[in-house]
This record gives sequence, C-alpha cells and structure tokens, in this order.
Amino acid sequence: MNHDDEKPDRRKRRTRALLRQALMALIVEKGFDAISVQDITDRADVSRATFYLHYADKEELLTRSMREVYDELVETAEKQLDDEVFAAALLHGDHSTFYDATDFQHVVEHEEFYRVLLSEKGVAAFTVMVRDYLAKLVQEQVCLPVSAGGTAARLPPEMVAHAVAGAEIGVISWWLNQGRHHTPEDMAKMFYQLNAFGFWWAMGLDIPAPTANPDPGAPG
Amino acid sequence: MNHDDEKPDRRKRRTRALLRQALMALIVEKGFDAISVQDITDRADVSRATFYLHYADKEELLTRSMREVYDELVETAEKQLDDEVFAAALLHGDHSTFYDATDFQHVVEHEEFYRVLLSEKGVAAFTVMVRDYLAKLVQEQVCLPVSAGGTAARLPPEMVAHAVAGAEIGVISWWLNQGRHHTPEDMAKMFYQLNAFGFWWAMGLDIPAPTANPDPGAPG
DNA sequence: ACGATAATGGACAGTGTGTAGATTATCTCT
DNA sequence: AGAGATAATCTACACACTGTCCATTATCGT
Repeated sequence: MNHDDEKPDRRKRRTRALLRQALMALIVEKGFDAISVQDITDRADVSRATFYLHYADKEELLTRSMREVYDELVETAEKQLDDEVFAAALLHGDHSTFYDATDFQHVVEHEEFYRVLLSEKGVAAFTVMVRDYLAKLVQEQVCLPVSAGGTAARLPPEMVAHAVAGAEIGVISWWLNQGRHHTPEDMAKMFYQLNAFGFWWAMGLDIPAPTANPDPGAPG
Repeated sequence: MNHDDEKPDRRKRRTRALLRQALMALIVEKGFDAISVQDITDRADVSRATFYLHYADKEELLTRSMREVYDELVETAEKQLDDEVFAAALLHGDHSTFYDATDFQHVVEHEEFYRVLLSEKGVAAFTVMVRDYLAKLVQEQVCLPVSAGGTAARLPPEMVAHAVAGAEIGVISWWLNQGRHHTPEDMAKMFYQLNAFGFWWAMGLDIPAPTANPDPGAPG
C-alpha cells in the first residue's frame, strides 16, 4: 500500500534516473520512435526486466518524466504570480512586473530536457502541453484581469493568449539552439517588450498608427 | 528508369492516397508511434505487401506526405511575396500588404493534415519544420529589408522572427481547434495587427510608452 | 486484346515486447 | 553489524510486428 509518497529506495531512484538519462540521450540520437526498451536499458546499464519493474513501456517513462518537469513549471509559475500585485500593476501602468523571468529560469534549470523535447526529434505532446499551459496562464493572469477592468478587447483574447504562448515556445527554442547567449532576465525583458510594443518597434521603426478597428472576431 | 516524374498509374495513386488517409486517421486515434504497418494497411484495405511496394516503412509514408504539404506551402509563399512591392510598401508605410492570407489559406486547404500533425498526437518534426520555415520567411522578407533600410533593430531580429513564427503556429492550432470560426482573411488581419500594435492594444488598452531602450542582445 | 505493371496471399527469419519465477545484491532500520 | 524487506538480475517464453521474397491474380494504358 506504499503509494510512493515516501521518498523511494536509493536503488529505485538510481535506476529511474539512469533510465531517464538514457532516454534523453537516445532521443537526441534517434528520436523517440526509433528507440527500443532494449536500447534504453543497454544505455542505462540496467537489466531489461528491471525496466518493466518501473514502467509499463517506454511511453510511460517519457510521460512520467515530462510530467515531473511540467508540474514543476506549473508550481513555479503559480507561486510567482500574485493576482493582487498584478492587478495593481496593471492599473498603475507599471509593467515592470511583467519582466518575469521565472519561466525562462525554469527552462535553464532543465535545459537539456527542453532542448531535446522541443526539437524536431522531440515529442509533440510536450510542446503542446507546455504551450497550452502558457496560453491558459496568459489568459487567466492577464486577459481576464484586463477584461475585468471593463476594457473591451480588440482581438479575441483566446487568440492573443495562444499567440503569446506560441511565441514563447518559438523564442525558447531559438534561445536554446543558439547556445543561450542571453540571460533569462534578458529574455524575459525582450519578450515582454516585443509583445508590448510590437514587431515594428522591435525592428527599430516607429510604432505604426493603429487603424481604427473593432474586433473582427468572436462570431458564432 | 522511370523517375516518377510522369503521373503514376491509377492503381499507384489510389493505393498511396488510401495509405495516406489511413495514416492520418490513425494518428488521430492513437498517435504516430503506436501505429503498425498492419494497422495502416488494414484501415486502407490494402495488402501489407503492397505497402512495402511503395514505402520502406511508416516513417517514409509520413515524411513523404509531410514534404508534399510543406513544399506546397513553400511554393505558395514564395510566389506570393514580391520583394520590390514589399520594400515599397514598407517605405510608404502601407502595411496593408501584410494582411497576407496565403499562409492561412493554405492551412485551410490542408486542414485535416495540419490539425492532426500540429496536435499533441502529432509529429514534432512537422511543427518544427513549418515553424523554422516561417521564421526564415519573416527574417528574409521583413527583417532584412528593414535593416537594409538603415534601421537598427532594438531586439535581435532572429529572436523576433522566431517569436512571430511561433505565434503563427500557436494561432493556427487555436484556430483549427476552435472549429475555424474565422476566415483566413480575418486571421491574417488579426495576426498582423497583434504583431504590429502589440499585446496591450489587442486587449483594448492604450499602447504603452516604450522605455528608451537599446538592444540588450547580440552579445558574444 | 495484349503486354506491362500493380496488388495479393502466404511464408520466412529476425527483432522487440511484456510477463513470470527463481536467485542474488543492496538497501533501511534498529 | 545483522535481519528482514525490497530491488535488480537472469533466463525463458509466447506473442506481435517487421521487412523481404515469390508465385499468382487483377488492373492499367494504349
């Protein structure tokens, strides 16, 4: 009846860590699909039977690993954001609150993991899971408070949230593949500025005058 | 020595179409990894031996299908963009040129394909391939011309390009999963506006004043 | 209608899968 | 340090999937 709530036996921890490392290395080399359980246990130097003592199949190994990193991201993000501070910041136009580097920090702490799983050899489920979560975060933490302030959105908030989330994934991928030439703080600031001031500003041009334009969306 | 340049036999076309359809349907149901060649041929109602007459393995079936859609996207995009028209538009501040719905149009024409392959059950390689291409497009067609005009970018153009590309993927996924409640033209316009005027504008607020801020990037 | 080409059915060895039981090695706890 | 618990290993097994082959049948283009 031990639900693994307690910290597991050292042997268990060791074996699981070895298996996860092996999986990551192999994903880089061949991509997830091409990997056999044999490959993983060979690489981890662990008996194949042992693998099945821990996981039903290689999908479960992957999924469990993903979940751990994901859960940590969620926990990190929830801890950081404080609705009241946030709402106040909005009202007073103090946007520096949004230079929030927690996400990028978290990525650095799991750099290898993100680099592999977000890559072309990676796993679509991971990308989508993270992107959807980020979108939800943006929507709940930014879009909703703004709307609650009585402001009418000019574009569908859901779309905006998914755009921002997608952009963050794109930026993170670029960042990790460039060898991380920027600090998480730099990234957070640049990412905020791009979102806030727009593309043309980022490229050094004047901010264009928005054409008077009501929300073309939200039909049905 | 027939290089398949010529239109293949009707039987070939039929079989390949059936196999591709079957693959797509099965990806939705179980995800690519869980599919066996047997599954595909059963679903397509084709002999397993026949499969191997056309493709070495299921990866090749997927890859070839992806390439076709991707190549069509590339062809479409290249045809649309005309550097000179584009540069002129930039100089004269006529941004309506950028309400370019070709991408979104192309997605509609392969709706099922995109919905499946960009989903969590989909294929990371496809997402990354498309995203990288879009980034390259933005960089070459927009960032470069702007820089050539003598303007100094405030953020690394590569980062900006990858952000825009990521955002487009995010927006497309959202669009397809919502049941496509907007026309491609709407999408193109909204997407442009979000990029140009920024997040706060989209949410109905005033555009914030950019803090005077030189490029924090491009170290090394 | 004829020659060319594709599709089929069946069989093959090879590889990976997931399970089980008996045995050995290593942990935890006192 | 030693006893009892638990994990890891080894071996073997039945099963599914793979990729290839060949002889035969069906369908194509002209």
